Amino acid sequence: MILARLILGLLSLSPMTGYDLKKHFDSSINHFWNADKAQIYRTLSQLVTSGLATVRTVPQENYPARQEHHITAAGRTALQDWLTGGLDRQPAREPFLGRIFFAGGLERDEIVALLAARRAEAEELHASYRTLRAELDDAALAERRGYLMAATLDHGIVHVESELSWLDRVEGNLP
Amino acid sequence: MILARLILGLLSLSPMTGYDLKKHFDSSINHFWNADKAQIYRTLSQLVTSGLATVRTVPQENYPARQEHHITAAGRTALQDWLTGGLDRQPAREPFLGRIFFAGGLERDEIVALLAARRAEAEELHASYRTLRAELDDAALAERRGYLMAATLDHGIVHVESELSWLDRVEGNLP
DNA sequence: AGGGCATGGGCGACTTTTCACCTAGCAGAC
DNA sequence: GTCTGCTAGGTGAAAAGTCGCCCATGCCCT
Repeated sequence: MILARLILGLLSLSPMTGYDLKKHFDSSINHFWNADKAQIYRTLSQLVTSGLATVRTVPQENYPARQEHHITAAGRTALQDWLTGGLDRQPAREPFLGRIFFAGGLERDEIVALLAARRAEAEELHASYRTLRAELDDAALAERRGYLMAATLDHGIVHVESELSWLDRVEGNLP
Repeated sequence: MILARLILGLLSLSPMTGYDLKKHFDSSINHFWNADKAQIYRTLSQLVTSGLATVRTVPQENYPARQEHHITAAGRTALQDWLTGGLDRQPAREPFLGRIFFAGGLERDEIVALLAARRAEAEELHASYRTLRAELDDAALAERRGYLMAATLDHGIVHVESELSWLDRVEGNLP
């Protein structure tokens, strides 16, 4: 399961609670993956029962105790194995293209509206990615780890830009 | 469910069996969606029970009888509603970027290998898309329906190309 | 005579994912 | 005073999707 690997990856950076993980998914990971709260907690307990992580309860003042999850040596090995293992090519899933594929029966202006809606989404995404990118620390980018994390954001940017240029072409030549 | 819409879309072009649908998913739809055989059959019976499609058993010589599924008027309405309805923006899911994000701990040559593997995949995909694209009929492209179907393939091509240029950059600047 | 392959349809078990709901304390706004 | 939101950690149920297996026929190849 990919989610288990991603969580293991985050735990390898520092111990975290399910709550912390959710916040990371919503911020730094969000441009290439996201996960439901329930799923995170369930996967976390799976990691513990399979020996890839351990829990430590840390009491806090004025707040509920933190169930801090720590990666184990076995967990680090599993993570390493995943990182260096063969690529699992997953099938493409673009629901929007499903609409385009079957949009031949629509009126011309309905198709134009569909493309415009997609453009609005893409432009919004583009702006948010660029903002995130601009906030990155230059010093961190010089290091391999920071460079690679930024590269995943760049991936998003490059792809949104190609989406926009595709939209230009499709709109421009629509018969 | 998106799968139900896509099946409805295919049935709107012509009546089909589950088997026919699977073949369409594996060929023309494959570049933006795919579905499991079991899932197709299940969704098909859902469509029938919800009145969006009907079944007609067509006996054949030397072959098992075809369970031909026909779209109903209600099915066409549902399809239309989906096509013109608001976009359902789905979260990004790129397992490969998960690896890149956590690849900071790897040796430099392991990272290079990871990127090279991705490049090989992308190049293979690119070649297959270009082949498919070259086989398209020029006459069909002039019509709106054919133009839009081709556009979904172009989408795949544009995105694979941007993937390759991203790989160039990441490999070239890797600290 | 046997094996593989294409046509056609399907079941059962499983995992993954989503959705809604629940607990509980504390802070700040209205 | 109540209401929203944040901290924290869940549960239960349903939907969606995957995996392995099953049935039948008939063709071609060796």
